[in-house]
Amino acid sequence: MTLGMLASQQLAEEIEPGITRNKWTLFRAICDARPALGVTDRALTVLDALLTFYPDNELSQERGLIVFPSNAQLSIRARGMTAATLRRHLAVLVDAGLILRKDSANAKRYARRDRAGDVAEAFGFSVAPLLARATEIEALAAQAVADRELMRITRERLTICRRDVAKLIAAALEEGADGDWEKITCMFREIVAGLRVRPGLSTWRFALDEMSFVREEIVNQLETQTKTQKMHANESQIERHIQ
DNA sequence: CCTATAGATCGGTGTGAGCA
DNA sequence: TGCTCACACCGATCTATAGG
Repeated sequence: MTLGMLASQQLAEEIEPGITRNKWTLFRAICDARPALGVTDRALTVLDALLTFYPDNELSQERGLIVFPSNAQLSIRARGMTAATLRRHLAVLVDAGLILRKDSANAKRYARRDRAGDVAEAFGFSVAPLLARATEIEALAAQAVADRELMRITRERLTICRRDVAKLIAAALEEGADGDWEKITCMFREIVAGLRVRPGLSTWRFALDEMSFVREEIVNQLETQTKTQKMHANESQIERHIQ
């Protein structure tokens, strides 16, 4: 038991009364928010398997939130994952505060039923943290989706800008335009090199800013040169007029 | 003793980064 | 593009614990 686990246990005890969620909709939100929640895709396979043992599609405190599959059954529904790996990922899910262990005296998972055949007490895993954190998980998922979209747009803009810069440099060199093109090419390469190791949104944004700056620099330089050439042309016309 | 589980360890494997 | 290396992850195995 860690302090984090204690915190999620306390959180699970504070579920808003009447709150329910469709387990598969919530699961999809967890998949979207996966990086923020600190769980791996294999851990989500285990969570998926765990949720199949919850009898209803709607998670609610009234129906109980404990699932009690044996590791063998869990392994079957987790696409044949071996017991050791299963245990590891269950521990990951507990650490991430998505499920809670509700251990029996002998650490076995089972449900004790009353005379009517209803589950009186169950030992296994509680999915209560999912319900307690539903709003937080949905917000994280929405943020993750928005971030991915922003990243896609930023990458797209950077690709266009990068292509522009490459073409402008090539054109400037071909025309023999004045300017330190070696330095600009170096800057261009440095920006591209910065994107080699798994760039995040901030890296893409920074690269886009830098690349836009380089493009502006090139355009300014080429424009200044064009103006100067025009001026020279005008001057020679004036000269001819004088003659 | 059997069953069920958790946890630790160790060797094998897959994957991504870095480089030529 | 292909290679090497480091790292993370996986599966097998063993030990310990506890109830029936």
